[in-house]
Amino acid sequence: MARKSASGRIGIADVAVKAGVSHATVSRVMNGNFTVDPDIAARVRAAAAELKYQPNPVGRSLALGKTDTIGIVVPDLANPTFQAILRGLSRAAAQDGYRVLIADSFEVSSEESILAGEARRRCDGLVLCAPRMTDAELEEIAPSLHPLVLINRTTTAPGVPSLVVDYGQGVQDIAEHLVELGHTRLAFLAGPPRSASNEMRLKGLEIFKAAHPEVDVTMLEGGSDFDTGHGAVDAVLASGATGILAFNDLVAMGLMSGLHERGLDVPGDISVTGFDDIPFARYTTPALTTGAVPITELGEQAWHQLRALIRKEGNDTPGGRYQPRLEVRASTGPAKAPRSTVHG
Amino acid sequence: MARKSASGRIGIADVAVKAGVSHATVSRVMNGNFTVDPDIAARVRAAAAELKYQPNPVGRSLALGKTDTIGIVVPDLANPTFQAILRGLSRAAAQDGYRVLIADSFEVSSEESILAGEARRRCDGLVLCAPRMTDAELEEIAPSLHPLVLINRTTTAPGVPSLVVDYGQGVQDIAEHLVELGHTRLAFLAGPPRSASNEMRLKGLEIFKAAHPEVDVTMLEGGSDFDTGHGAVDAVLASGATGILAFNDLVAMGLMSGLHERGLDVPGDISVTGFDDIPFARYTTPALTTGAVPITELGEQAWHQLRALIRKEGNDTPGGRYQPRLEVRASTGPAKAPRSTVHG
DNA sequence: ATGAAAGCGCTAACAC
DNA sequence: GTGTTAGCGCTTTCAT
Repeated sequence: MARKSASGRIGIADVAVKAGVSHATVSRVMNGNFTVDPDIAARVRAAAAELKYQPNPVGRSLALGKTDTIGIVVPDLANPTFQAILRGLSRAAAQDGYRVLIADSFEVSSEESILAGEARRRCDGLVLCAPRMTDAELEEIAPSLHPLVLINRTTTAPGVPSLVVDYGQGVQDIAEHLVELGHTRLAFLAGPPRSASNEMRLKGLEIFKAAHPEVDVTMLEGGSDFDTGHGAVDAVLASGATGILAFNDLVAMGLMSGLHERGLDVPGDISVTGFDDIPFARYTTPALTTGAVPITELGEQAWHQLRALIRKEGNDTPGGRYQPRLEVRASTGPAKAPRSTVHG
Repeated sequence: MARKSASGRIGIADVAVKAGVSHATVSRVMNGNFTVDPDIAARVRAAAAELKYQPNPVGRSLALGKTDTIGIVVPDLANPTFQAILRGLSRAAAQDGYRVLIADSFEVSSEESILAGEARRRCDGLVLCAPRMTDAELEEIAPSLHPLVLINRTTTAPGVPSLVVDYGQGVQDIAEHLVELGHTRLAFLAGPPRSASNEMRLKGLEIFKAAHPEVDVTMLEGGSDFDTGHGAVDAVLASGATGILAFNDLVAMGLMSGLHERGLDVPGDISVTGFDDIPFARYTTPALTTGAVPITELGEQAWHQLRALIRKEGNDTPGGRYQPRLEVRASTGPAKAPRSTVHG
């Protein structure tokens, strides 16, 4: 039987004893240090193989001061956007031998900064998606989280790259698209009240409104999921708008579903747009016009930025900005006369 | 300035110095050991707060022999099924103070066992979703992965709970549903060739065929994603079947999309069924008839099983079996005469 | 009640 | 080239 050290698992000491050498030599062999005599190295490898020895990463981490793990804080793992970021991040990091640890804050913004700190301490770096955290809080914790990469947020803390999607421009592009189709009454089905990316959309809409004083833009309260959209049908109809900009694809899908149940035709009666271009957006009926964001790529870039920081390379690429691409599909069409004037 | 130990980060030693006590006392205070004099404890807490000291989890893990982290191996993070398992697992584990580390094998089955081992060593336990791994390989590595919970696989290794969805029964239920609608020519659009859950479906279909010799069941090669379904239109039409059981919802959605492009009506011309009941299944047009699997709950259960193992509780609940629930929606309808006989 | 010291499993100076 | 030794940051006996 393989003898084992106190803990019950096979450790470097067991291999050392079996091979008749010191721990240090075993360590050297396991790490490919070539200053070891080939014969001895072979003996060590044989012993390690026989005992099925695998170095304990925790001991290794403590000694090396690195864990080969990065963390990601997301507000909601059920959201396709964060799933995509995670996927891109995980894939890219894996290629460099890093794993990713998940911290889901479940939309509880008060948890975000605690979770971030905890995750960071277990890892070599952190990707933070914290749309609800206040700017003040972000400023405060950012320095302690370094190496840190921010998604859709910015901070004045130095050396913290931000990957941000230009939701403001994206929303403007979508609004312009609707105007070109002849819509003069639009409505924005907003996202969660304190969401940073919602703020960006709002700012974009202000610019749009200034440029198009002839267009009526109604602001509607909302959220970020399917049910929000589904439940907003009444408010949308009451607004009299014919072109609806939903906060994101999920909301747009919910809205389309609700409109359909009411017997309304999209885009015949009302045009609906989403945002993100999640994988299913092209398969809805009608296919959803949306602002496409290369979100998986964003996750991949997040890793590249973080890697540069971890390697202490001069992070001469302090973040990046992503322009959404207007993806015109079937959920938008020419405006018909506003309903409120149909019988006027 | 807060003085710091060699590493640059604030450690227990710094707090000890500042509070004028030993490391041991600081450790006791941080861990809520009440044998410490209240005054001293207060002094330590003050010092810790002032230095913003946070214990290093790696050091802690090494000393305690636990990481408060569990791992999950998934074949593809882009698959909604695994996303849902991850979500359920992550949420449940978080409630007990555990985090989850992801290992995505990207459908490379040869990687699965290596990844599993690596992930396991960094964690206190592992949830393994390895549909492509051979039984032999699974048998071999399972013991070394303990505490381990298996998803949709079983092993003879003792103390390894399996959470398995009864795909066989589910497929039979779906087939029966189609038969009741009058379909006599069915086709199964299979999953990946070496997939364990595909095998289960196949076995279920064998039972069905034995019970319904009058029904013609064609087997079609396939895969597990949207494109597979989309690309299978020709094969499906060639089969002459009027009731199609797709491997899963994604495949079904791709198939529906492809049929729609060909001008075929679902369910008018062909009935299509999926499997899993992913979040979007109810929002397709037509809404998808499917075998609903409580997949998030499965992730949650995976944690409960794993927790019992980690706590070394008598794991008297060695796994569980989940019965899919037939969810009849709009993508299935009465059969019309087989196309091949329409002009016969 | 508290400190000194050992030990978790490993790597890396340093000495031979 | 290889063994000895000293950490990495923490918890936990064991003395006191």
